[in-house]
Amino acid sequence: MLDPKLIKESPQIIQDMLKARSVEFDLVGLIESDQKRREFIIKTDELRKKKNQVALEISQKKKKGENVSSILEEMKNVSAKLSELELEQENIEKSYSKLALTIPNLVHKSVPVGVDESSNIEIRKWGNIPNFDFKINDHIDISENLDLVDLERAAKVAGARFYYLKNDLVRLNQSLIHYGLDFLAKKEYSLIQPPYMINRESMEGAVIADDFEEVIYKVEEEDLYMIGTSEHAMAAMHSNEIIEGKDLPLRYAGVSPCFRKEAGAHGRDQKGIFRVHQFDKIEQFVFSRPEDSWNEHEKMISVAEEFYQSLEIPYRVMLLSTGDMGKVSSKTYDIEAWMSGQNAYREIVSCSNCLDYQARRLKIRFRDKTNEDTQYLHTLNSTLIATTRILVALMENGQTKDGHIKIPHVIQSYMGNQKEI
RNA sequence: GCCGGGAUAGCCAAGUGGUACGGCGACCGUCUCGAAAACGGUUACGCGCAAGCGUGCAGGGGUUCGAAUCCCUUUCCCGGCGCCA
Repeated sequence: MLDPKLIKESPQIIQDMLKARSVEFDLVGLIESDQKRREFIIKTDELRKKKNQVALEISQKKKKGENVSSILEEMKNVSAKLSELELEQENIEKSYSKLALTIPNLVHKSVPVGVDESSNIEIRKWGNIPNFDFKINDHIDISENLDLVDLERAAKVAGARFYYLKNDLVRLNQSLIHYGLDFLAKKEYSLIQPPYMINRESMEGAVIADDFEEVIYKVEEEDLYMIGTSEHAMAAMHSNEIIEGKDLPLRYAGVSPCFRKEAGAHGRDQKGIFRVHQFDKIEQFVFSRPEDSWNEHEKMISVAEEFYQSLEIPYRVMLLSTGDMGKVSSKTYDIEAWMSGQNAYREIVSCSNCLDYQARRLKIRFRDKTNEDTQYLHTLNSTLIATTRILVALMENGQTKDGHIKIPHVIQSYMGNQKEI
C-alpha cells in the first residue's frame, strides 16, 4: 500500500512508477474513489455529530423527567439516514481498498527500467568458475549415482517437484541450516522459527493479491495458508504494533520450510531439486527506520555475499530491472551462484527493500517519544540460504573425478569433519 | 473436544442501556544554576488549511431513539477435565 496523500498530491510520481513497471492500473479510478471516500467521511461524520448531540439531549431531558417522544422521532430519522449513508460508504471503501491494495510499490531511482530479466544489471562478481578435467554431471545424475535423492518415489507419493533427500545429503542440508543460523547469530540477528501456516489477514499484509493464486497453498476449511517463506510470517509478526524507536532496527533470522505452488513455472527447471514445492530456507528480515533502510539493504546483501564467500561458491550480484522485480519491492538485488552442471549463474538469493509498503498494510509503526506521532517503519527481506539450490551448487561445483562431492571447509565441522560425500 | 471464567488505550484497571472513572510508565512544559518533587499538558486512528469533528471497549452480526454494557456468533487467553508427539 502507498501513502494515500502521495497519490492525491503527486499522481505524476505514481504514473511514472506504473510506466516504469509496465503495469496496467486504474490510477484515475483510485484517485476518484479516494476523493469520493473522503467526501463520504465528511458527510457521515457530520451526521454522527448530529446523532451524538440528539442522544445527549434525550438523556438530559430524561433525567429532568421531560417528555421526549418528539425528539425520539428525530433521532430515529437521523439514525435511519446514517445507516443508509454508511452502507454506501462501505461500498466506496471496498472499491477503494481493492485498488489501493493492488497498486505496486514505488521504484528506487537506481533501478533499471525494462520488461524482463534481460535488463538486469550485473553489479559485481566473486570467485572463480571451477575448471574440470573430466566430463561433469548435473546434480540429478550426481545425486542419483550417490543415492542422495529419490525423485521418482516423491512423484509417486506427492507429485512432481517433490523430493526425498537421502543419506549424507540430509546431513549436508541440516548442516547448512545449522551453519547459517550460527552465521547470523554471530551478527546479532534474533533467531526465529515462525508458524508455517498463517491466517489470511497476515498473508495479505506481506503478499500482493495476484500472487496468492500463483504461489500460496491454502489449507482447506481453515483460515490458514502455508507460508511461501518465513518472510510472510515475520512481516506479520509485529502487525498492529507501535515499536519504540530505540529498539530499531530489529534484525531477524527466520528459519522454516517454504511451500510454493510454482503455478507460473510450467516447464521450467522441471527436473531435480532446483525448483520445488517445498524447501528449507533461512531468511533475513529487518524492521528499520525509514532513513536507515537503504543502508540496511546494502548491509543485508553483503551479509549474504560474505556467507557465500565462506562457502566458496562463485556468484554474481544482479540489480533487478523493473520488469523482473516483485510488486512489493522498491529495489531488489539477486545473487546468482555459478552452477557447473548447468553452465550458468542461477538465482539463489533475493534481497529487497519494501520501504513502508508492507508496514502500511500491516500497520507496523514506531515512534521515539510517546507524545510524538507514529510513523510507518520500513521492512526489508533477504534470503540467506534456500538449501535445495545450494545443494545443487555444491553437488555440481564440488564434484570429483571419482564421482564424489567435496564438502566446503566451513561445513565440515558440522558433519563430523567429513570432507567428502 | 467438553465445562467454567475472561479480552477496555503502552501497562494496570473502573464502568449492568444515556458524553470511556482512575492509576502507572513515557514524553513535553512551568518552576530551578541544574535535577528531583510539585503542578499543567501530551501519550490509537481518520477527515479538515484551521477551529474542530468523528471513529475506537478482541472481530463480525443483531436488539434499541441510543450498546463497553443486552442477545447471537467467531477468534484468542486463563482454569479444570479429556485426548496426545
